[in-house]
Amino acid sequence: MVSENPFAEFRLECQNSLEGSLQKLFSETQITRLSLERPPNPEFGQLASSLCFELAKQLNENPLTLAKRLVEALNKSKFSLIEHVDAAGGGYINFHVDFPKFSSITIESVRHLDIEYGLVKTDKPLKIIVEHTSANPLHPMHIGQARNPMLGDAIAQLLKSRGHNVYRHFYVDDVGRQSAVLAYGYKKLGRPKPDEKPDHFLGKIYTITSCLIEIKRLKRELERAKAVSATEEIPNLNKELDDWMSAAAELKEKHPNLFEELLERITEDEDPEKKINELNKAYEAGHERAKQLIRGVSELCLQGLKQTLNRAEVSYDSWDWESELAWTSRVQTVLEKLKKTPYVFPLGGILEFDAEKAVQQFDLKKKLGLRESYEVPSLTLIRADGTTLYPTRDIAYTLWKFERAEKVINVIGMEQKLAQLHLKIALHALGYGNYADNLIHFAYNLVSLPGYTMSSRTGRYIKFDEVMDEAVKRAYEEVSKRSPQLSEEQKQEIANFVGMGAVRYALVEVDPSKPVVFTWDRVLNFETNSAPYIQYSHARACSILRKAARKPEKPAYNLLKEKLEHEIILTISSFPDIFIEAAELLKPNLIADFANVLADKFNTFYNALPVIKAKPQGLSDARLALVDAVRIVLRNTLNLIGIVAPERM
RNA sequence: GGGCUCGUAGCCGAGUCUGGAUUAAGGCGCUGGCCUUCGGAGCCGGAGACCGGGGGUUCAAAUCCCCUCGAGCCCGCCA
Repeated sequence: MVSENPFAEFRLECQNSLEGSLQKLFSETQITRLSLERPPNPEFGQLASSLCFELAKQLNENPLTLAKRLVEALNKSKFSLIEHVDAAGGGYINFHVDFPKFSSITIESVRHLDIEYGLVKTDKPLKIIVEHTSANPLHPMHIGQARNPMLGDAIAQLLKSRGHNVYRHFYVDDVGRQSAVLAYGYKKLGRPKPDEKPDHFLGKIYTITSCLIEIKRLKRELERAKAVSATEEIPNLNKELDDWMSAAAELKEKHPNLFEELLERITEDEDPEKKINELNKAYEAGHERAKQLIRGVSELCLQGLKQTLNRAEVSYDSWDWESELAWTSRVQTVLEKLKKTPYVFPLGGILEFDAEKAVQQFDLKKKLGLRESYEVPSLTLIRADGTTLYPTRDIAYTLWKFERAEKVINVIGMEQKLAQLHLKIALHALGYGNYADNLIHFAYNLVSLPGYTMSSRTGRYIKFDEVMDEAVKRAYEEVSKRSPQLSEEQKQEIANFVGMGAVRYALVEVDPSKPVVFTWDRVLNFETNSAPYIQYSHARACSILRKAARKPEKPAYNLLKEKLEHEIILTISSFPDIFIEAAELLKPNLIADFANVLADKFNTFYNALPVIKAKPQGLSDARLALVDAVRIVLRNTLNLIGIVAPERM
């Protein structure tokens, strides 16, 4: 017998028999949901029900007595996977699995389904767009941003394995002031050819340019504030200026030549701000010269980003250029439609969207999880110079996405929560409430450096490339130490997947809602609870199978009597459940955690019990099959989170 | 000022959505063993938390509700 979800079979059987018993004795009571939990201790069986506590209250009786009566009334003739049931604790009903049978079904199922084991398909496959990464093509990706592709890729993989049609989209955000800033600085330098990885090269230009311009702007505003004696503004402006000044000092120190050159060239301009705005406007309007410049710079930077992502083995099905959205008048069309709604109004030359009004009109407060007292801020759609803003374009982009998918998942940091809220409200206002319902903001918390938040604008960040380099370097040192006999090529290969695996695991393992402080030893951990540990366990399993050099012909599963063996069997039998939960709730960290638990149990088993030399042969075969099953499950979990499952390392 | 998120041992962190069994995982670090026969990137053991604080709901609360403190983020004609 092969089951795609062995543990669910057991649970179902427990559920049905408990229900039967309940019907027989207390058909009149109203227990709506008889939940079964995993008891804290194997002595209490593999599933337990606490319904007698609730029942006891209703009937005003002792829970334990009720439990005993219910156990008594179970239809034992129908037991297949249940070995026995008892009442224990203060009134728990404990179900014990029939291990010989259950072991056999579990192990055989895993080995039979192999690469598909655990990946239970949904009965409602959807077309889903997962938009992730979408890093601005302005600078290299930093380690804070890297959490995004790691999570996004894992989510896409989970949903795909769940049977959905998944499309991974990268939104290239090349429209807007920031792109114009970079292009401006780049042009000022005479459009130089990069002498290093292009995103690294352009990142410096962007940071310095934007820093210089920001300082110039703030100085001017400060003067203006002083002139009109707007005293309350001055301290804030001063503080902001100080921040930028110290950022400038850091940049000057790090890149003295480039800094000086840009300073000189930018000072030439009377009003750089104005030039940047003009450039931005021209680009959005699709003027040829602006296109050549900005699109050129964006593409150059994107080349670098693609190299980084390739190396991390993250890939995409579509690269969506924001500029093309603007040029094909999609943005204009959406704007026209928005203007016709009662929520959009002009305000001193700009166009404003009254989100609060729309929320009230559609009665969305509760639906969107907002407090009644919370007033949604309004949103500016168009600047005074007629150019659009990012959220405006995002509305058009979202509509574009829903032409291609039924569900859209945006993997974006939680700091963009308000922006994503605005987006949803705008969809409602446009009459696309159903889109809003199928738009999911997968929010994750920030990655910071000890003491401060990473910022690409000020140049204070650690590059993702650096982290990968360092991880692979460290892995190489480890391999050389542990396996000096390997060839150079082999060492390199191992160092690569170990280092990359460690980085990926470190970023996927943590609950996305929790903030992460980046430290090197978080990523360079090669011990328990790391990708290398799991990879090693997988390699170990492979090694045993290799050494055995035989197929488990006659496994005697009834001989698997050790507690350790039972634990492993239970663990692998619950992988399908874990997978379903991870895919439905979008929690890739559950997979990482599960993989670590399994690896842990397997290593304990490995140390305690012989496999190949076990006697009799039937036991040896059964253990061999178990090892094979562990190997398969470990490999499947690693695949899900994008980590190589090596046969040797 | 308003809103969102996080707060579990020296450090990192699972569990919180879906409340359950006086043993609240696991890792690092500290510490005592195994010095390896299927690979030690390993295994076994010890010390260390009552879950930010305070109330409440419940037979049962780290988990739900209220209040409060601390940290981060957002509230821009930036993206």
